[in-house]
Amino acid sequence: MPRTTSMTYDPSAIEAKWQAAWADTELFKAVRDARPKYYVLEMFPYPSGRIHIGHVRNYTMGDVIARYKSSCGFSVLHPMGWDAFGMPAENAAMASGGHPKTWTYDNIDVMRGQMKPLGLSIDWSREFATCDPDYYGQQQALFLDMLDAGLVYRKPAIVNWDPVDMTVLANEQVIDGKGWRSGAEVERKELTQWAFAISDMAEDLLDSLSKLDKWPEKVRLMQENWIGKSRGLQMTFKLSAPTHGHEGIEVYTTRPDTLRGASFIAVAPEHPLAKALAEDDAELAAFAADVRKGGTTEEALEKAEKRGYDTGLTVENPLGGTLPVWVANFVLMDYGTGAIFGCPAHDQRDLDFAIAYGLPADPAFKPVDADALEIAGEAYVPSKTEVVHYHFDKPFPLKDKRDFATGQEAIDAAIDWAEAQGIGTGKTQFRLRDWGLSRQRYWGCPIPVVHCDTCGVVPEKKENLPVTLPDDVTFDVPGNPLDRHPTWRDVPCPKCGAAAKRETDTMDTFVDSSWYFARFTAPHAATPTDLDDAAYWMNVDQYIGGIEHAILHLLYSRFFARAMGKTGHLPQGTEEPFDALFTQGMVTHPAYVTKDDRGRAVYHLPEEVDVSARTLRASGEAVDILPAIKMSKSKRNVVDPQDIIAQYGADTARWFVISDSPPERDFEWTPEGAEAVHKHLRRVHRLAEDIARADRSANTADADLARATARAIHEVTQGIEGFAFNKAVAKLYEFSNTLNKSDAGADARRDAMKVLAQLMAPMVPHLAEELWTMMGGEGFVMRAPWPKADPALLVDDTITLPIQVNGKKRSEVVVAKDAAKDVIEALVMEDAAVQRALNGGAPRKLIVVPGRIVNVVV
RNA sequence: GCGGGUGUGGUGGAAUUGGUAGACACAAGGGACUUAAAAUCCCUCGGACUUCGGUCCAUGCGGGUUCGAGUCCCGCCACCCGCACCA
Repeated sequence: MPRTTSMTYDPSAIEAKWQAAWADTELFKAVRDARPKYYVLEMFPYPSGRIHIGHVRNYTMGDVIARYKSSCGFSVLHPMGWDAFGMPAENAAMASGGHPKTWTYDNIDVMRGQMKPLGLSIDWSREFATCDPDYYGQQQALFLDMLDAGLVYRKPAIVNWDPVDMTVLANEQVIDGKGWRSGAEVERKELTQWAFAISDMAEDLLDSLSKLDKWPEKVRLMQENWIGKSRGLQMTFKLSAPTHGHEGIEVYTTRPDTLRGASFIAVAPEHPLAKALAEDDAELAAFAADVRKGGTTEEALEKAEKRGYDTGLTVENPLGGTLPVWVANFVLMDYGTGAIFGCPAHDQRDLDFAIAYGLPADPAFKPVDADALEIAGEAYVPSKTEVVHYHFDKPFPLKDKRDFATGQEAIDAAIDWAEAQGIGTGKTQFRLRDWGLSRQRYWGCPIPVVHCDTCGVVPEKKENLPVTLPDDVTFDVPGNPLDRHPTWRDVPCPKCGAAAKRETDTMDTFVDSSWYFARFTAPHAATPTDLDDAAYWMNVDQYIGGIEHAILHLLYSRFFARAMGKTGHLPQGTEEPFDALFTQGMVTHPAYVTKDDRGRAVYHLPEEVDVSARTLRASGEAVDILPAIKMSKSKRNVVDPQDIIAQYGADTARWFVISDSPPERDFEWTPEGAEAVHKHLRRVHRLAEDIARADRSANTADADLARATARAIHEVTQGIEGFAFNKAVAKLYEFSNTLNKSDAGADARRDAMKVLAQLMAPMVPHLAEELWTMMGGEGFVMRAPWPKADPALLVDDTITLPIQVNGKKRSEVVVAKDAAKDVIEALVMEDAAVQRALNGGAPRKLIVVPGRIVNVVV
């Protein structure tokens, strides 16, 4: 390419130069000082192998905020770490015979090396990986304190069991109800597992959502529904004849107003009564075993065909008569009492069941305007706020002897009635279950307890932490290597010294990510946190991550912040650790797939595919191209940022990923977009060169440029503050176009370019430093105080009001900013388009909204 | 199945509390410069009709409220995210 100017935009030189300068001055080291602090955090990455554009977008957003806040005078903490435990490392070990530890740390090295050229303002001195013994040892200390505080306990839990490999499977490893390796039909199996008592805090976790006013409404709503508080009725149905030590069946219902329509009782297969009956009923035992087939996800359970087994037992209905007792696969032991009464008329699941087994469907209420309610294939389920007709063929105890009520009023009335009759009590119930944390896997944080035949479960002594993972393990057979590692597993009891066994389960990786934000405030402390550091840096002022974490990760972190407060690891006021939350959209890209000889999908990296020929480059095999979906390692539809940086530089990648789509929405990577961004940055660089060379004696001030500058400052600042980076970028395009066309004097254009450099600095920091220096700016642009817009320049003296006729724009009128209504009216009536529309008549109505619009109704 | 979200030109998107639909870009087409290409610069760019003044249609679909609806309400459709052992 011929050089048309003496200097050209050379990102590789510029970026290396400024990154070195930043590093030399430790510009991003977070320090406690007199400034107000600002803690910005992006959800830390899993070290899957290489960074992809999704990472670039996520960390660029955080970096924009971090650099902006720094320019605004805050002491900024912007750390980075690695969520490093998890299944993929073990899968890689199984596939290629390596070690999860080697695989993980190698990946971290690669990804750190890919991340640093992005020029993120990260304090790398705080970096850690959750698989560092230093980190997970502190996590074990936390666990012991939580155990001591009664926040962790053991309970039975249901897992996916592969009967061929004899191993527990993750939900992800269950495909269409079958184990991913063995292909065997998965069963649900009960194991004793460790659990965090998160449901004890359900009420607080729910109530405190209202304080999170800088969280997206949708996330709060999702958490609210997940916690699922409901007030219902708990009541006991007396068995017609007591059996197996059971006098009755306790049920819980959120719709006691439907009791009149009850036509059966159903209990979960794991219900104590069902288990007792199954002991001497082979047919029931076979049924229970059969419905155990399949995975544990709520989705699988909900979608499964409704199946039941008639026990032949009956219970007394307090409203008269009896109800049959069934064992049903759609009743969950985890929720309520593990037993329900079925009301087919007003619950679709109950109706499906009733139709399958010939049970009646009698309505408890009907629509206000209906004579009767006929139930065919669809249950009648109005919302609880809708008024319906309760008191029709049979009495219903509504207040004031009314006939009509909303569902909620009727529920309350039914609970009052049941309590008065002594047949049940009102009870608040949460959908939220305790958090089972045990995993039967190697690559996780060991649970620091020992099982002793005489002492029971004994916590490891704190001075023995960390309980480190052994390195000498193999993955050639299914199951947990810790389980078959005698020298690691067999230890003396910490209490009595007798031969005992370590807990071989490790912790859910969600535990690792539930407190890392607190560890970042003192990453080298000898205790999980340092209270002084935590008091200074907490809370996270701005947390940024994917919407896919809207429920579990965020809820678990909120729980951990409370638990750490209770165990003295966090100061007061950190119960809600994330002041503001932003959920960014995903980066999407087409996916490329072929089928293996068993018909299963095999995904391929974009660089392995000849897209135009739709074939694999290596083999020529035909490839299916799926439309753009979330970039993910499993789908291999990832773009390598390294290639982009090599071609265009980091600033181009950074600018592009936040430029077009709103940050909360998905973003599709396209090669053209990157090219166009690069051209623009080159244009700005060239413009700066022109200005730097311009004759400084020709020095005319320019009011238009000053106004444009003020508006740019105002709107870019608003865009960054409001997480509308795409709008801030659009404004920067506009401002640089204006500056490019401006014929103002050199000093005026130089001042404007300095402001442009400052406004661009959060997005394209390297180029901004370069522009700043070219314009004679002193020090780092990032250290220059954020520019302020002169308010006087933001308001215009005159405004253009659109004139509508019958709601459609027909003309416009220029008026003084504060013109009186009657002045505007007079001008409007003179307008040619208005006169044409009126055709000599008078308007039916004239609407003048000052400062906005005029509408003439004819 | 349940919970949450999204839908605007060929494309990504913009549009304070209901007030000019399409800012800013991408792609495309035309032109300038050049021996040529690249680069750069300029112009056009939702659709239909037009007497070139404009007129009508148009924000997933169908209704409604309003002087005025992309925005509010009701009913659909399509796609996406989550569903507790993927991270």
